[in-house]
Amino acid sequence: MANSQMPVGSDIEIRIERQSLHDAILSRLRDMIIEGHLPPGARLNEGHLGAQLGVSRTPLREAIKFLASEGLVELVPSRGALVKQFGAKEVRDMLQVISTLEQFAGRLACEVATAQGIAEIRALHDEMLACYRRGDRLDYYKLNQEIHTAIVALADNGALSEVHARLQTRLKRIRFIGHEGPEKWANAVAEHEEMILALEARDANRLAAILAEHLKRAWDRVRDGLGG
Amino acid sequence: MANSQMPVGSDIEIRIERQSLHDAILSRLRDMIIEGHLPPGARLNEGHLGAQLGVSRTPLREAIKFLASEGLVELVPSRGALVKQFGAKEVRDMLQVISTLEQFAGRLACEVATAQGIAEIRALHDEMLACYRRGDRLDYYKLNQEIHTAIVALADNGALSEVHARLQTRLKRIRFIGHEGPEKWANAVAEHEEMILALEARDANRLAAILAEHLKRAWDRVRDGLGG
DNA sequence: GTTCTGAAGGCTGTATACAGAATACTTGAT
DNA sequence: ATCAAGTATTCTGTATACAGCCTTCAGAAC
Repeated sequence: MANSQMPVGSDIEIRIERQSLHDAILSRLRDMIIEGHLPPGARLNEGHLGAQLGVSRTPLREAIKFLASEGLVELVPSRGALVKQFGAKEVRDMLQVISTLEQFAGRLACEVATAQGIAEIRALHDEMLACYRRGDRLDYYKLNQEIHTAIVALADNGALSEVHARLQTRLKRIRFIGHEGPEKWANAVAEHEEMILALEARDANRLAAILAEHLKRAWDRVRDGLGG
Repeated sequence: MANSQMPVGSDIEIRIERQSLHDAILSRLRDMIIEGHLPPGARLNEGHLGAQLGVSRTPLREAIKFLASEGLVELVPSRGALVKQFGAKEVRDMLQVISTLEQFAGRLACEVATAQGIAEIRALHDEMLACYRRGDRLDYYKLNQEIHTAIVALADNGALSEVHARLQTRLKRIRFIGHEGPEKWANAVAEHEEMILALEARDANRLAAILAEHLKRAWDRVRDGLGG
């Protein structure tokens, strides 16, 4: 029991070097949750996780507390932390709030965005289109999220970006699962195209309407995936 | 089946005492920050704070990490935690987001709220009026916040409530300072009255408009206080 | 007088140790 | 065979210990 000093195969210690250990553990845990390596409802065993990551329990526990405040993890007294699981209603709730936030962000963005900022989003969009054409779902999703995040960032409202990012993080795991068929995927891409056009025209009402519709369809897709 | 498991003594005392240390420290720190006992920009000395609260550094640090994720505290590598300070823009940003969220909540509430839920808000409002009449600013503010929180709760959207609460917590410290004159106070009370009426009539558009106006005036009051 | 350097002290970051609770397991009884 | 009770083990919660970094202050050089 006493000679388990050396942790085995911890790929984290190489990457840490610069980033504070706290942040490194945080990213790692987030990834593990999002990618489903730590499934919803799973218990986070501190000893086990610590050994796996090559860190002691102290900084690990601090990272877990951080994630708990972030809403990715649930703290149960005397029983540690569980990966939070979301039901259909909770997912719908989150998407509704995200939709509200993005509509607001879109309106603000049409007012205050710089031409360069809009151009950068167009660039992301083009990149995403390339992923779509070559059927690269993973990078497509990543860029999709980046675009939504970037639109929110254009609004130049720190609180808005932060709150949006928090909700989006929680949904990453869900959307990760959602695989829609080719025709729905094409629709989503078309919506994105309209979105960019509205932004470039700085048409706030149209952009807000498209964003609302886009998020509504996202919910439909997720709901189908959750069977309800 | 298990009477012998329940502690027989005063379970209230035990429960309060048994509130996990984590939560206890958390509440304590939040209060200290909100009430200005830990002023913005102040450094949180772990040894000192731990001694003051009568706990060791370990759970204290965990609570600090939690607050960091909550946005009340800022983590500086190798230098510990500072109480986050907000400039005028950041406050405006937060109020804009809160306004957006409350408008959405108001619309939802008009749809899904139960008559009982609305009645409870009316009760809170009456109580707040009593505070206003007797010039009890502290309890007035508390009930004011409670009413806004309750309206959001009526919308029955967990993510919405949570995000709203998070932003509201950060502003507590700011609003705590804001002391407006008698006429502005009277206006705020009048707005609240209209708000309740719109809710009781389930007039979503009117409620949203009033909430938007109410939050806009809140910003005006705060801005005056910050000299911007 | 000013500035650079170095040592000392304090504080944070991480690890380890210990105590209490929860869970799992074993054993005995019905 | 099933259930219950008691024990053993595992795991969390908290405290303490130690190492490294940051800050500060004193002293020397310019």
